[in-house]
Amino acid sequence: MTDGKAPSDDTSSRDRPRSRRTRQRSVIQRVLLEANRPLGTQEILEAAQAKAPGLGIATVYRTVHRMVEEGRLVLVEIPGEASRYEASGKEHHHHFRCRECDDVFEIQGCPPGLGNLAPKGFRLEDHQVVLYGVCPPCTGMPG
Amino acid sequence: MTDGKAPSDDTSSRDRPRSRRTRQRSVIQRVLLEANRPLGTQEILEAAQAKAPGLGIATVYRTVHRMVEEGRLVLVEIPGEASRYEASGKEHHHHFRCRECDDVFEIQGCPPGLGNLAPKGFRLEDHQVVLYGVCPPCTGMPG
DNA sequence: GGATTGACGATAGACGAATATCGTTTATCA
DNA sequence: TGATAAACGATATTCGTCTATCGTCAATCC
Repeated sequence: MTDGKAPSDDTSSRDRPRSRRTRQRSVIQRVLLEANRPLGTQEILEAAQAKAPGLGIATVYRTVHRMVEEGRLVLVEIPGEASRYEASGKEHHHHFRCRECDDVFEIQGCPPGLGNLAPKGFRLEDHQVVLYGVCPPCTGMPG
Repeated sequence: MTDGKAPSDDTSSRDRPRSRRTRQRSVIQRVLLEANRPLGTQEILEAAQAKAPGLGIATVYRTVHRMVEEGRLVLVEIPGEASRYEASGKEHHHHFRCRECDDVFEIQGCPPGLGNLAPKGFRLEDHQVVLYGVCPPCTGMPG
């Protein structure tokens, strides 16, 4: 055990070395925090490379993991697909997946009556709703 | 439209060689059709091996695929987990995943108002609800 | 500016799920 | 019962996601 440095009662930074502010990291963070929908690692990579050429996939994973640990990012999983990530701190919401472009969008609100779905005896702790269909751009509709 | 052999407008059996009734296949089918919840390939394997020792995982995959193609089985995907399969033909329902035993259960019913969740412009075609919590046995409650 | 060392990019490796291969077994039917 | 080929079990291979490694680069601090 190392004493003489932070007692680490803060879960989000237990004994981690001081983090540095690098171009790559800020770009990735910006991409994620400014996106209004969950992004996959490949999407993040491509978006970030636009502003930080040469940026590698390993850095995407490193940064994303760090942000999740820090509580700034939330893992979003759609059945049968790879992990996506979205900014945390948003209101409770669900997701819509477009079958044309495969993008995932936030859907505000939550169907009422979910709490009554589980039969007696089941302890309901959480839930997830995924809507499937076609997003506005892909239907040819504006915005 | 019944001539010598099917002209194969039937998607579920295009030119497939005559299928044989084997012990392994019947056991796997029974396991799946009698289960009242979606099973993963490993679960299927273990359950089937009880009645057909030596049965291999390849046969599980083969049989499951065949049944899906035949329309007798439906793929059930829980975010972040491997595929499960359940008997088809059931009423519209959703699923509950127990965080203790990791089993997935059928939940009858569907939250109302789901159709209104998607904002204007989104064409809603389908949806999926997954409940998370603890199942009756795992809470210590009787069935 | 120079030392320290966290972060980087490239890429090999791990991992679990699923598929393909292949020699053997066995259901089916004449 | 014997011929045929569907189906089998074992296992190698593929596949996509994600992680580990390592030499180099550069953020940070004095």
